[in-house]
Amino acid sequence: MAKYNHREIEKKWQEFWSKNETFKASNNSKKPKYYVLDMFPYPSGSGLHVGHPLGYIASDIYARYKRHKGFNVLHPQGYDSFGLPAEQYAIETGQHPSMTTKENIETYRKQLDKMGFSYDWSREVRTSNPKYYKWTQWVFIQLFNSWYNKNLEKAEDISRLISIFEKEGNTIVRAASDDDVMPFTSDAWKSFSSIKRQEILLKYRLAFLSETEVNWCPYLKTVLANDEIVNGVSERGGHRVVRKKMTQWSMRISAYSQRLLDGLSTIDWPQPLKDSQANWIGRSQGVIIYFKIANCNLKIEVFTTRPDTIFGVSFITLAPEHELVGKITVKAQKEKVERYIEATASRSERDRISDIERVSGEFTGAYAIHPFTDKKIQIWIGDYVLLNYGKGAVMSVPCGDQRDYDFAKYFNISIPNIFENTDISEKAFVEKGETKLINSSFLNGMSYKKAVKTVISELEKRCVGYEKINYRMHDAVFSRQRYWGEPFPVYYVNGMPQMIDEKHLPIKLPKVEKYLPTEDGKPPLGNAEIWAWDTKTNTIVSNDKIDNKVVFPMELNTMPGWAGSSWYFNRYMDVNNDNEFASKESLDYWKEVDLYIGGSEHATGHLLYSRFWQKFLYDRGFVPADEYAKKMINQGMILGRSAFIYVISCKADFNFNYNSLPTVLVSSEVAKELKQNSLETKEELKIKIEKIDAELSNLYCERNKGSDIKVSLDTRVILPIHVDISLVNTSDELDMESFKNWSSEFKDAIFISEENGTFKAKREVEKMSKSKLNVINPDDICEEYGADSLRLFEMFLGPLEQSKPWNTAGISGVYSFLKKLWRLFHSRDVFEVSDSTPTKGERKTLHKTIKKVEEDIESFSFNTSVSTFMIAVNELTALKCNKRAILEPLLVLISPYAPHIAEELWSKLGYKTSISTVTFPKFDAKYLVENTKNYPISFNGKMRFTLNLSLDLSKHEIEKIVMTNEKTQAQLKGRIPKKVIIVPGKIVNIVG
RNA sequence: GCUCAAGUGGCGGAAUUGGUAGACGCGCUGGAUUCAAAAUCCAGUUCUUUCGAGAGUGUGGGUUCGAUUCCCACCUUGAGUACCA
Repeated sequence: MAKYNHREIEKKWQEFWSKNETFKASNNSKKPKYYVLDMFPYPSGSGLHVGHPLGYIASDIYARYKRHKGFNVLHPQGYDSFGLPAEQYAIETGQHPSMTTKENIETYRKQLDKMGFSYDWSREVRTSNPKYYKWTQWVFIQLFNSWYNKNLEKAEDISRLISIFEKEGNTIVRAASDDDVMPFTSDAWKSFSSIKRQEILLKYRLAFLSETEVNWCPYLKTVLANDEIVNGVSERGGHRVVRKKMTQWSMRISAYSQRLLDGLSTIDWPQPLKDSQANWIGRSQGVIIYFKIANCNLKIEVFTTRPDTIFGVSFITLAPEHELVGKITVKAQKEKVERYIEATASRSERDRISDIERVSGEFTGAYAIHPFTDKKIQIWIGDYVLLNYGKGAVMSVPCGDQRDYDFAKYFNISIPNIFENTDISEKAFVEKGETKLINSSFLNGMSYKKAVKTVISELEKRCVGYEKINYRMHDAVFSRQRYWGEPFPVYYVNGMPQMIDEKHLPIKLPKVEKYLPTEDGKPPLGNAEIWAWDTKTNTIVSNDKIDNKVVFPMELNTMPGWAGSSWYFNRYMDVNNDNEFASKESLDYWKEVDLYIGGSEHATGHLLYSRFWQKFLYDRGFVPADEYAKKMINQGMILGRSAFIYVISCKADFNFNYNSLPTVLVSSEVAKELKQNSLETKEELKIKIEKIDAELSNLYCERNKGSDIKVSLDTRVILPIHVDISLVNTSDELDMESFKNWSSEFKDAIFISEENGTFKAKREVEKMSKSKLNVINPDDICEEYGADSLRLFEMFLGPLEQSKPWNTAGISGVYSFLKKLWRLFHSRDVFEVSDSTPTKGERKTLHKTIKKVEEDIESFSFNTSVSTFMIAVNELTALKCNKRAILEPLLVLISPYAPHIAEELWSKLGYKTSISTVTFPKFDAKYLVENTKNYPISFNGKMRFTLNLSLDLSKHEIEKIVMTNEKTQAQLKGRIPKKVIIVPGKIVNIVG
């Protein structure tokens, strides 16, 4: 093998690594541990494109680097294999999702293997594997059997809560749970029936059943997520969607709001990601104020962050769904109010938000009493108030809040001003500065801060309000009406959920004939015939046997996609353990992820839920760390360069056979000209366009005999369509012949190209996706240039965290770098290295490179270290250096980036061991220091001159060298410098 | 609307704490080699220029001996979020 042959080399070493289990991590080692984790992929049917492995390459480089640095590295990979696309495919084809998933995983594995990742595949996880989801079900049971003790700020076993109830009832205990649990004494608890007790406990559990409002599509008989709804109808099919209450499993993530927020300051995650989690949790400090309702015993609780504006309240607005609405609405208003509520219910939450401009509401006819002035205040309902934020009720202060202001203006409600010297005739005054309050009784003359303090103490003194921290984050719905997810280990006795004992897990997914919801709207598992729990035999049995004495119905929902991904990082530590989700020893050894690399799109999904589960597992003593990932990097997206051409068509409003219209395709240049056909168009262009239009008209008329069609600006329609980028060359020219063959739709298409005969496509940078026909398959790149080139190039494209477009043309640079590297070790195609002592210059190149590469890897600037390698190889080539003492350490530096070529050359150097086990070379500054006499000094104005150095010396040493330098002396001409500014390693300024 | 990030050659992008702006690669130009091509190697490549030099990191100010970097205002683009009381 004389020439650099990436195909042979890469195949050879991938087999070697696999056979020797080179990257197998041990759970006990004297080396320090390091855990590098990738976000595991969902194995989709279309396979990987070059955008996917970007983060994997970065983490692989870091993992390999850490091995060189003497760490015991855990670098695993797996698959998040439950999910919707496989289920959708099953609905369409009847193929079982497990089959589709298995096939997709095989494709993924093949693709990943080609890129030379140093994964420990013996630790692979698949969330859809019963051996794995056994433990997902187990975690669910632990959550069910836990409650959140607010006094201790941690989760505890439910048995502890039961013993508290037995001793003292629920009046003293503080738990994170709904406030609507009625208080009871210990005696009362003891007198409750079993069902009543279960009902009460359910309100405390961290996994609990509750009535939740969902987007229900009656036609599809399923619940839709917010992003599956467009303009109030289902994205698929455009069916009506209504908001409906359903009993569903939820996770009490709200209990952890504060801890999830506080934890952010302890972890090294990207700031934008932390910001978006903090924003999602949405902590806001405010006050709850009670407003009595006139002529009855009821009161309204409102949440406000502006208690200082209490004297500006001119009405109260409730969410239409607020429970008091039905109770307080007066007869005369009843009909109107009910109509309004109905109208709101049919609109999804997203709709309400998008319709922000419209003011709507209805007066209930009832009045509240102001807690300080005792004045009567109108109570309205309005859909700008959301039920699930705060208390679902606001005290409306039109002078200080724009929405209240708009509402008041629209319904002609009074707008009293309470801010000194402000104009509120056009809009509300929303600033919280030093403006003094007026018309505010005991708050008069105070500014925002002081008024808030004063009013809170006054509210608390009168027992009409208290300080309260509100969080926007809600409990997370945990039920999905789907088939391809983890089944719940739950059966029902008298309507109350019962956990199946841990020792009978996993509860495997039952077989079903159809993956759609049942006729009567039950989830797909309702189609299963064998889906009942026999409490005698502790097995799943046929539904016929349900007798509600021994055999009971099973839960029909499945868990959501985020269940399996919320704890997988712990499973990698001890993946084959059938007795525990991971052994204590393995958890204590690996503890937490040291570096987590993945996309930021999961900021408020997976990355929040997984932190929640980890904190829960930590509370219950199952894991040793309460944050599972110390450091995280979000890799940017690699974008594709889509190509467009234009279809031109004619809207004709007379008798006309559209089907016989030829497909007329125009190049981007022509399309541009046609679009510019306006009055200002240049004469020359106008003639050209007219010519094209006439040609088109002729063409159309010919195909539609007897018709008379005239194409012009008014009738012309130009639509861009994606074309496969493989049909467009680097000069953006379309290969018209291949395009005709590519799809039967365009077989007879007519092309209108530019005058010189070329047919140019328009390029646009877009997200890489199959539907945009702009994907680049990494397999093709590996075949043509090799995995090492792909790895280097993906890193070279730009900063890891930034989005950047892919451009295959650029890969030749890194490819020729690898060839040059190869040639350093060869003389006339024969492997040859010399054992002679390196020169100072050669050492300088090496140590410069060591320093830079180490700094780059530690700061995740992988792009610049590729440049550094190129410079090093160019310099060594120029020096004709083939010395072992230089090339060996250089190979180690390069091996995390381009492992295959490094291994090959390493073995040619005569080593039997893998280069991955070699220690990273140490940097030696000595060779960077050179004689300052050789450096140019440039006089820069009257005041100063600069001296160029490239040293790694202390400031003091540099100062000494500079000041004694001959040229410095000559330049100074005896003057004494006022100031010497020294920047280590680079430039010296002497201010004269 | 709000929050955050970013604006540097034809292109992707370098530039440490404020210290030679444009590293490295692509592309382009010229040359060597070759019957020719590919491959490889060498030289050049921010703009303007009267070849002296001058201008230049989105725009306008400011701080500094010195600003791509720090401060203020504005413009543009991207991302996230949104009746949050």
